[in-house]
Amino acid sequence: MVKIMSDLSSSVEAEGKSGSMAQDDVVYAHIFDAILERRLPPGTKLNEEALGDIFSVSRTIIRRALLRLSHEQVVVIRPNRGAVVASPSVEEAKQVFIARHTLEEAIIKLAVENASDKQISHLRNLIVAENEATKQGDLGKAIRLSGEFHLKLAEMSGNAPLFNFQRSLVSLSSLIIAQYEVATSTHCVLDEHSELLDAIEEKDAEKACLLMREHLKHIESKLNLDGETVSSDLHVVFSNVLNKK
Amino acid sequence: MVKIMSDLSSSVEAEGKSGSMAQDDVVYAHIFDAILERRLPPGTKLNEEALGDIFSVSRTIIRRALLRLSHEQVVVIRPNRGAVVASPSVEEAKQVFIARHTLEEAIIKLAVENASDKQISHLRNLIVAENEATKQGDLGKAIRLSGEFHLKLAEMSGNAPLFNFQRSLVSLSSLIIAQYEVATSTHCVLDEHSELLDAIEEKDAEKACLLMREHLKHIESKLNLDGETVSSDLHVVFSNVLNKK
DNA sequence: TTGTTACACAGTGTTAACATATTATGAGTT
DNA sequence: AACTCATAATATGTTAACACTGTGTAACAA
Repeated sequence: MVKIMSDLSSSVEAEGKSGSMAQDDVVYAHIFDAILERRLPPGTKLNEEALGDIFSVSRTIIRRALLRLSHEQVVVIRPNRGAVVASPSVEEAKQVFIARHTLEEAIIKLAVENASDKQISHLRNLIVAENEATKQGDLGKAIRLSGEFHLKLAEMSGNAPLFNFQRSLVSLSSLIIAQYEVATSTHCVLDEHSELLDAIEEKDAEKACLLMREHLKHIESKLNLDGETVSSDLHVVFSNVLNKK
Repeated sequence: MVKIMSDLSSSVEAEGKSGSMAQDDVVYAHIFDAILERRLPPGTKLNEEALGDIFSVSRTIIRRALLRLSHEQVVVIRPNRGAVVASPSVEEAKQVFIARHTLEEAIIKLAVENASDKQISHLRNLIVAENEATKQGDLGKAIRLSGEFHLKLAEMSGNAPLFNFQRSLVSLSSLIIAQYEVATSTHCVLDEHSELLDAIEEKDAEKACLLMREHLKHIESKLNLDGETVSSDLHVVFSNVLNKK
């Protein structure tokens, strides 16, 4: 077996397991999760000093975390003007989903070959957790756990580069969903994850690929990426006002 | 048209064009190119202070550049022990090429749709330059230019995420070639690039994909990824010892 | 000679202060 | 009242000094 993946869970909950998590990683994980759970919505300014106070570290540490997030395109650093949570344009959103179609399919095929029973049962637990989060109305957590599902899928592929790319894409997808999702009927997605996992367990690559394609299309179909493309930040922010009249 | 790609040419030569290239990017590009051209072979220690002296900047700038390189997996940062040029294991090398097969195919399909005449002629120039570098025996430059060809291909796809992933993969491939290539008969590759570009210009996606698959297989076949590893990586060198028990 | 331990050196990790750029404020003018 | 320009406040960019960790060397003991 291979032990390639960097052992940094995207969830902060798993923090103290090895005990020796660097300040860097803690800060990174906290901000990352906050973004994925939409506690830090797209466009939010990320003040270095404020974050430093919150985590009781110097700006240097914050800067490193922000730099890393910017490499994953989750945060945008504008020279001399600080960092903000990325707010992908419609065009970027479409590109992300095109890239995901490519990656996820490759990942599925590898995962079918390499998936261990332990990994599969872990994914089942994730689905349950996601299900509960949705029931409790914690949409932010549900989105993050859904992303984690896809990320663990990539880990099952056993391919480190694909895993890294998937992390970036999943993060961006969460941002995109946060910005562009219209309906909030996310329940169907859960079953899709379940069926997908079944297909993988049965080692039916073709079926799993098909389900994944449909799953992605389904997610994309719930986004408002076609209509009025004039969505700078303000249009998104005040979409409720516009809808009222 | 879209203007998504960050306008940082991987080649340092194009430096002063916009005039406002940050210190960061200059240092990054220089180290990056040096690694791709094998002036900094895998395993080389990258001393922060020494690099700072060379580029006349403080360690902070160097650290940022190294951090960025480590995010692209081209450099490995070991806590408290500094940064070294990555030396991919055989297993990692294989994974990189699997990932490349996936990405390149997707890129080709998009490039066939989106390629402009200007971009194609630019790629023709790259091929010529690569040809000359090979003739002059500058193997390092040839490898870098070859990588640039594949990267420009990704740029033609018009898909920013795929472009970013490709950069990481191309860099890693250069390292892998530096470590594992046995024969030095790289001439054939040039024709392959040429034929590939022809197929794209003719908008023959199927043919282009086929050529790309063969091209990658060809590159991989010249690597010594199966048998006796003559690597400086101790884990690789002594893998037989571990397997014995 | 071999193995151990203590010490010195070198290099990385972190912090805090300073320099510079951007943004906000407010007075003065039209 | 609206606009412009100067100035203050805020935040980021950069540097240099200090703290800490890891490595190498040399003295000492077996």
